[in-house]
Amino acid sequence: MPELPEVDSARAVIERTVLGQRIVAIEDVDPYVCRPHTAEDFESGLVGRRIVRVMRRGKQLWCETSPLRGQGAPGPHLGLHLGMGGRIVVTDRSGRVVPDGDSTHGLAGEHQDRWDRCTVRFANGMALRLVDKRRLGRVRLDPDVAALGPDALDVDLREFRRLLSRGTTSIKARLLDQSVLAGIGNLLADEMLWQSRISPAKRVDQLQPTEVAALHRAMRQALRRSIAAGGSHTGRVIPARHGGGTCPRCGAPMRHGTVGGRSTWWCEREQDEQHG
DNA sequence: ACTCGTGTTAGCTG
DNA sequence: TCAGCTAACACGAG
Repeated sequence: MPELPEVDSARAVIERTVLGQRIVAIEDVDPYVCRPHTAEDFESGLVGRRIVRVMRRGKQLWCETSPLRGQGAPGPHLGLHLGMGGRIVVTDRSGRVVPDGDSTHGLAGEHQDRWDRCTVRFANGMALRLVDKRRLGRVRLDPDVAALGPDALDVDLREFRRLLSRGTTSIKARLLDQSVLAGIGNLLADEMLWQSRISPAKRVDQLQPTEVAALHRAMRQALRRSIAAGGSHTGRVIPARHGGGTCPRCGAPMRHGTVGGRSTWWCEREQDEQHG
């Protein structure tokens, strides 16, 4: 599920529930998800500190922590990455899930802790959990945020042009390159390319200026809409991403293939591949 | 039994 | 060195 919109909503939940709370324990440390850190690393680095800020850049989320007892240097950043299927769940002191506003999977009831890969407990009894069946999510101290490109929501047309100006790779591969542009995932990329009627396989050096402008507009709109609607899966073309699917605009068959190493769907009529 | 996947990255090639 | 591509990662869902 997680692309920029899902991560943004996770950020909001953390901010609303445990901002300012003191960390009292770290539990359920899955060694694969949390590598290279150990439970002791988290314990000594975080316990006793408060969450003072919750930040996001692209799909990377992190919590900034206070000095100990208000004295000395700030603590490490607690980096959270949802991977392919992870989610953030906050539970209250009685173990019930705190609703996150728009999620349909956040069953407001007992929390099933079978898939918890890292749990942060707070003085007020709340717990922040990274829940991830697949274990492709990551929890790490002081994540290297500088390796990411600018957040997709912050990129204006001028910068967007610049990000697409180098190289010869396909536009879809470029949109998915987090070191260039942070936050666009597989579904958002298909959605914005469909909205702007551009072939996912078209090389970045073959894009016309008008196409780049249309794509930038589509990106901003797709991000805004999916954040408001509650996730990347709410895009208009997403329901057509299956065998036999047809374009929601023109009714032509949707085509499927691998572009930029990812499963890709596009309208065979409107997203023509004349210039590949 | 077998294939696929809303992400990242180590490793290879030109 | 860099741009670009592929395989691998883990494991549930269909």
